[in-house]
Amino acid sequence: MPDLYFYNSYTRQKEKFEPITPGYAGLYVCGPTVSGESHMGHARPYITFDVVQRYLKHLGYKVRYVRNITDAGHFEEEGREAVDKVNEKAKLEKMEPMELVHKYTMLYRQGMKLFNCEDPAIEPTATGHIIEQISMIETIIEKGYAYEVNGSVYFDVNKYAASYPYGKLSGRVLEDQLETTRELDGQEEKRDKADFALWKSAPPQHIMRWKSPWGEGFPGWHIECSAMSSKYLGETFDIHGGGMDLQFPHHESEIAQSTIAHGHPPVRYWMHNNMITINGKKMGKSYNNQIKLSELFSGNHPMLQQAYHPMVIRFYILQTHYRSTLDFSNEALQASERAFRRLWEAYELLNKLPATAGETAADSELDAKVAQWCRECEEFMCDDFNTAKVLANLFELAPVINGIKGGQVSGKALSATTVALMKDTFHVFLEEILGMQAMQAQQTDKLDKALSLLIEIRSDAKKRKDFATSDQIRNKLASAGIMLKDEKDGTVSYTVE
RNA sequence: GGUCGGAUGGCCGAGUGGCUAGGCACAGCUCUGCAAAAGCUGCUACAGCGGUUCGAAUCCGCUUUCGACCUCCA
Repeated sequence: MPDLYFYNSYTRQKEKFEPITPGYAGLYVCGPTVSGESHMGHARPYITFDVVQRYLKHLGYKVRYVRNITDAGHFEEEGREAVDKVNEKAKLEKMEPMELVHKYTMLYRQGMKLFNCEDPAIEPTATGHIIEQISMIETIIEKGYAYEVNGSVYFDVNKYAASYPYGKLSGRVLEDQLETTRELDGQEEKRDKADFALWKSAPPQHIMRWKSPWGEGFPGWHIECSAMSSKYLGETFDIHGGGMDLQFPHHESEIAQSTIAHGHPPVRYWMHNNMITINGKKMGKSYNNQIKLSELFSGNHPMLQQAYHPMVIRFYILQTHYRSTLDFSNEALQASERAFRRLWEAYELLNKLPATAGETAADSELDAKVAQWCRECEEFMCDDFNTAKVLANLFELAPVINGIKGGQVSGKALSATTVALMKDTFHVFLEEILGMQAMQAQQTDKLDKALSLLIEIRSDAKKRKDFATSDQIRNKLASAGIMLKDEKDGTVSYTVE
């Protein structure tokens, strides 16, 4: 197993991955808050960490991948207030919190499936772990790092900071925070502005509420991840991932809570993906500039000229290193679509390549280069999951494959071993690790037979130099989204959009 | 205001001291009835100004500029 290095946000440097239990890897990733439809910005962490967990598996680790769903809090849908239980008559007209959460959870899962993200091993919900959260809060109170006020419980950040490195993850100084923290709801209850809520007392109109030792209320935002990650991965686990915008206060708070509750920090390696920007600004709730996944897939958005296949989005995201910002534009997506189409066609061609290569390579220089491009893929992934470089190398291979097919490169140029290595590299890295898959559905036999007939008729017409007929067939099929290609060897292939 | 991170060719984007990715677009050529595809070739950039060095996109300083976080946020 090669050594895997990646950037640990906590130490701000690349580190060698050494799991707590040899052969096993625990990965926790902050999932979405399901109070609205997922947008493109959400796609980034889930695709990024899908590749991370796929790669860990590829290296031979037994991976437990946990990704939560945040379904607790104060939810309402735009223009539709959550139902007020007191007003029973309105019940069916209004949105039940559970209905809302369910709707967006299903949409999110559907999106993940379209992106070919593998399901996490466990997908815990915040509402399903209220007991665990309450119990953790009790422990923190017992240890003297939290206090109750009017049915709410707050974490004592100052006390914590006196003996632990609060702010290390997000690189900030507590004193600076104090001066700049703005007025927030319930601020007057806190002993200090830096304190954060572990449990919030629910006002009467608040629908999501649970019984607790401190009265009816609901959990604070940060405690769910601490409770669920420790439950399923242990009090200390290997990797915690999420978007950079969660570093503070969410992850910083997680560290503080867990450190007090369990007596030691929760996470060995922190990983954060960078943001997707649009016109240079972060795509997000507060900017009101999201492009929803459904809009992306349908093309139904002012900024989009066309619909984009989920695989194009996945490819687009993986072409950039996960720690760089990725600026969105319609042009960039179009470029990705063309690029991915070309790469995938080369891959399909490679799989169909006849095994005519001999044991020795006629072009040893090319053979060596190809072998090197293939081998480097592993190095690139082991160096902070550099998917951009992996794709660049696969693109180096594309002209070789196309050249063999087109006759510009001799079929004997590469050794049989190298051809096999190339096939293996594409399959393992493009499909298994990067998780790319074909954009088009498999052709059915019936379609294939019908097209074979048309191709045959067209070939006959061409033989008679009846180009009017042959072009008519080609053009009409093209306008139906079926592209015919006259190959060099006289055969005709087709692609369906 | 505080903290942090960027500024790379027409566009998107890798890259931490010399070997100067890759994609898209563009131009020429090859192939071709035409087209598409494919192949070959070309386009050689690192915000500005200083400094370190034999040598810097890469290290240091300053300037300009953009952004992220500090508040729900992937």
